[in-house]
Amino acid sequence: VAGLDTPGFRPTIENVADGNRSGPVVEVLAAVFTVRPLDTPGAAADGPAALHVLLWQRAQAPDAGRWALPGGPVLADEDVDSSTRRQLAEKVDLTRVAHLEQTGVFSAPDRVPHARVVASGFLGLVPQDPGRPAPRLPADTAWHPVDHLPATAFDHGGIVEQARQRLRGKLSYTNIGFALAPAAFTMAELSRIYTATLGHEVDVTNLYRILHRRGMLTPTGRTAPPGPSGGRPAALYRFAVQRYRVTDPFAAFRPPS
Amino acid sequence: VAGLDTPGFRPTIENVADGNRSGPVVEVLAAVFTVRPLDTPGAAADGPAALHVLLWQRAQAPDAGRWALPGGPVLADEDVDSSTRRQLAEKVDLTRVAHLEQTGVFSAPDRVPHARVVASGFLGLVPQDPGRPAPRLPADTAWHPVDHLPATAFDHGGIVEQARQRLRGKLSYTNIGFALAPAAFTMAELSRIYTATLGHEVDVTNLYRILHRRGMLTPTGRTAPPGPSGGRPAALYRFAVQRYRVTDPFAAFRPPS
DNA sequence: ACAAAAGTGTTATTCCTACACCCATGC
DNA sequence: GCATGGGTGTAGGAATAACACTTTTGT
Repeated sequence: VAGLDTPGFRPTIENVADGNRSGPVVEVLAAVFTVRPLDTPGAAADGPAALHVLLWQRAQAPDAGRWALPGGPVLADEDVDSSTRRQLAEKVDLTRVAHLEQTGVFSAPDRVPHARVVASGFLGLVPQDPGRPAPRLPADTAWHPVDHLPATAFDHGGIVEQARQRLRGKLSYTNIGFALAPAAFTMAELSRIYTATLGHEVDVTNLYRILHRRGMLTPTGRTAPPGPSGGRPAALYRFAVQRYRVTDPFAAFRPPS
Repeated sequence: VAGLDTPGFRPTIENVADGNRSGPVVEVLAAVFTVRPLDTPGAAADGPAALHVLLWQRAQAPDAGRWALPGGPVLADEDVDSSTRRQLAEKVDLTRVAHLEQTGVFSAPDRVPHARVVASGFLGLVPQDPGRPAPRLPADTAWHPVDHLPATAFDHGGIVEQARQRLRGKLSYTNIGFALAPAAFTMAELSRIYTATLGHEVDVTNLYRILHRRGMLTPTGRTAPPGPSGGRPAALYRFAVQRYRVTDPFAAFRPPS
């Protein structure tokens, strides 16, 4: 990927916006989440996990030193979705985005100084992949726990929060968990993923039953090896549907049977 | 309002977009809904109502004769929300929009011929107002039943559909009905509004109980006069909260009590 | 034996739909 | 008296939370 390890060379929205335009230019900004263990030294690999978001650190003014969402200007021949996928691949080497959806438009006239830029915010999800090592990231790019974000650039903190709210809501009534879980998982692992995303405990038994009744769980037949102290090996499941789907209708005012 | 009854003089997105730009320009497009009786001659005033959307008929190419959503380019000093409110007021004389929210970005490179225009779609809601006469609309502008739309311009049909889906979903778990109902209403009238929006019967008793339990109904103390055949006069209610609020948490994976 | 996980069972709760029913109030 | 609507009651169903318990299968 071009320019990956040269953080100084990064096309930014300021390079494209020129002051003579009558209206705004358009950029995309993606809050890409994944669930992973905390990096803190004391944390065990199977300890509590946390929801993380991918940010890169700005080297230049404005907002130098602050952390920003990946993204940038939309080119003339692409729509915002493909622009987001392209820029995630080019700028932070992220090609395995399992789910991507718009969250909202951020358009305050002064949201970026010295330029008129309208941002289309996105929610992106990247699955855990415990087998292979984490994909290499550019030097200025890192995953940050959403509950302890560093100082963010411009209005990017609000974009992260909007995407997180969207994710939390949809975890309950859609199959969107497939985009956070690895290809094969034990129910305990899946519970940790749901717990980290929602911010509260999720009962393993009830999680199993809800997803099972909705037809979202397929046994792989394989098992995960038990820990050093023995115990029954955990069964490995996968999501039966790997594409976003609403699994649960809303309760109130449903159509007559 | 300037230019209201001169449909030929309407600033369109094509006037603003010039071919020399590096990226897209931005417009807003609002699908504004209201519930009203059908215009068909046989329909009674208290007969079945239908969900309508506000459209104006294009006079010039491209897509001359087709019906389009109100909206237009975003100016340099406004965000997309205020731009939408401004353009609804200026172009179709709509100042009493009770609810307005973004639905999504439409950005296919060829969605508008001979110009690169990214549209931010909006859902708008206008309450019934049976007391006073319907506000005057420009000559080329009219309400159309959503179930029988005329030929729509560009991708505006998709924007209407996306907004309708958003409205249907939120009617169940938010208080968004306040933005469709008149200031004071009988439960039978409110049921007709919900029925028209959802597309299926809504039981008056259950509607009352759900909204009452959620604390969304306040009796006004006044009553509506009964029909010519007598009967108890219907009590008039109003929505206790006139601002958008989520009234119902999602069912699955709720936080522990 | 012991530990860990799978899977089932059970109870209580909540919220919904559907519909019966009685009461209130005006014509 | 009669029509219309308000409001309550109730039965049934669906889904969930919380947690006990049995079974399975490794060390």
